[in-house]
Order: sequence, then structure tokens, then C-alpha cells
Amino acid sequence: MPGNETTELSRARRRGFFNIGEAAAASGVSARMIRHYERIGLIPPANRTFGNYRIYSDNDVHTLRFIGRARKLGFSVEQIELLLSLWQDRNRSSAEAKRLALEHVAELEAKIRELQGMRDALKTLADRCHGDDRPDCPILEDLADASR
Amino acid sequence: MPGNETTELSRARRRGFFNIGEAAAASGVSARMIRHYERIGLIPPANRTFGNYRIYSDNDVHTLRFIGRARKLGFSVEQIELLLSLWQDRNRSSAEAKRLALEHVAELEAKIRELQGMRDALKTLADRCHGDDRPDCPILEDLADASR
DNA sequence: CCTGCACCTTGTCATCGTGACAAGGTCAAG
DNA sequence: CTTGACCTTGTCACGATGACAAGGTGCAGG
Repeated sequence: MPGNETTELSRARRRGFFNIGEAAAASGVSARMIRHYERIGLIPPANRTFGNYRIYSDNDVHTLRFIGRARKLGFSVEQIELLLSLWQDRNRSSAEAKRLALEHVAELEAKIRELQGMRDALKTLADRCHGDDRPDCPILEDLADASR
Repeated sequence: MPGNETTELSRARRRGFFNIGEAAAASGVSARMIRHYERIGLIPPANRTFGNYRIYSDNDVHTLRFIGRARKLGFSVEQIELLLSLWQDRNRSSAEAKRLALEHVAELEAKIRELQGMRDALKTLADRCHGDDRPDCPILEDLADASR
């Protein structure tokens, strides 16, 4: 082919763009998940090079970092969608973000309480189990019988 | 057809067997999950009536209750498989059951700590957010910037 | 210029436990 | 016999992620 479009990826890189692997390394979100977030619509479809490689700007990477941090705080993708729209809304009220955060805190606490309940029940049983060679075991007995 | 095998389900019922719905109600494990546990091999394939309905004995229901309680304590199916084999082993040592229980307690505590970490981080941010009509919000700022 | 390697593309399957639905068979009662 | 409740199997879905496969792209070294 005439015209010689160079590679287009190297040009993009020279202009400061990232391919997906670089964006992943820079944002802390795996390439796998970046593609996933694109497919489910959490992020818009990335621009492509002539070779069909996705390219990302600094701004895109910034967004990915935002998403990664929100995930680490346990926000669901659905919640992150809301957080992103708030983040990108210059006229947002902080009240909305706070409401979302506190709602998630409540979810976390409910889950924590649930796990603590399991832990306490199990710990009580384990404490009552002598844990030697004999077969009698309050743990198994409790699982077997409703009475406890 | 000659022979008139009665229904075979009603006979099974008269002998004290349960169909899957009754077993579900009696054990607290949904019919859906009973089939699932059978398919993945946690429980052996149920006997069938001529009409191909699964039938369950009191003993089977007892096992299902055991499984249901273990699930409520957060044991994984894999762990339950071990617990079941211990339960059914007359020569088991209680030490093994205790080990499994304490192992699961440790898993629960790890998960609890993880969630508490999220909750604390988020709570700190939310506390610093005034939550009014103004747009500036430490929560969103933190998600956006690495520095914190 | 060719080759090889690293990385990209898409797709599918698996995880774990559960819900929901669909299309068809069985059962019991009216 | 009809009706309705329940059973059978199968598939799709969730949530977020990993792993793998088969094929294309890009770049550097020979």
C-alpha cells in the first residue's frame, strides 16, 4: 500500500497515549478488567489505532485509577457508575457522594455483622470441641441437630 | 398399560419418603440447590420413582439439613464435603473437625478485617465531607488522586 | 527482509452459590 | 378428562475476575 501511514501506534505513543497494557500498569486495573468495563459500558469504547489496538489518554488512565480505587473500597460497578458521573459533574452536590458513601458503609457493616455472627457461632463450637482423637465433636453434632 | 404399578410416588410417600419439594421444606435447602448439590457430587444421586421423581429418606433430609446449617455458617461446598465425610465417619477424630472449623474462623476473620478496612477508610472520608450543595468532596477527590 | 517474541484482539469456560425461566412430564383431585 | 400443582431437564443471569486459545500487530535483532 502507498501512503505509508507509519505505524500509528508508535505515533500515538509519541503523543502520550497508552496501549491497554500500559494503561493497566499505570492505573492498577488489569487489561482484562479494562476490556470488561468497556464491554459493560462503565467506560466508553476506547479509540483504536489502525491496527485495532485500544489507546488511552492520561485522562482515561485517570478515570481507570478512580475506578480501581473505588473497587478497592468495595463499591460495586453500579455504584461506581454513579460515583463517576458525580465526579465528572462540575455542578454536583457533595451531599450525593456522601449519601452513596454512607450507604456503602452501611452495606459493609451489614456484611461484617453477618460474618461476625458466623465467626462467633463457629468459635463457640470450636471452643467446646476438645479436638483430640475421640470422635465426639460438638461442631458436627451442632450441624447435625437443630437443637442447640 | 397392564400391571397397574399404582403410582409408586404415593407408595413411597406412604413409606415415609419425600419428594424434592417436601425434602426442601423439611431441610431448609431449596429444591434448586438440592439438585445442584446432587449434580456437583456433594450428595449421591437420589433414588427415583417410576415417574422419575427424586425421593428422599429421613436420613437424606438429615444430611441436607446438615449441609444447610454448614452453609449458614459460611462453609464452602468443598469444606462441607470434608465435614460430611467426618460426620459420617464413626472413627473420626474431633481434632480434624476442629481444625476445619478454626481454619474457617480464620478465613472469616480475614474477610472481616478486609471489610473493616474498607469501612474505616470510607467512613473517614465521609466524615470529612460536609455533604451539602457545594461540589467539593473529599470522597471523590480521594478516589481521583493517589495522594492521601 | 525475515524471524521471533511480546503484546494485542476476540472468544469461551470456570469460579461460587443462587435465582429465574422455559418447555415438557407426572400426579392427584374434582 | 381436565386442571393445577409439582416435578423433570436445560439455559441464562448475577459479580468480578482469572485462564486459556487462536490469530493479528509491532518492534527489534540478525
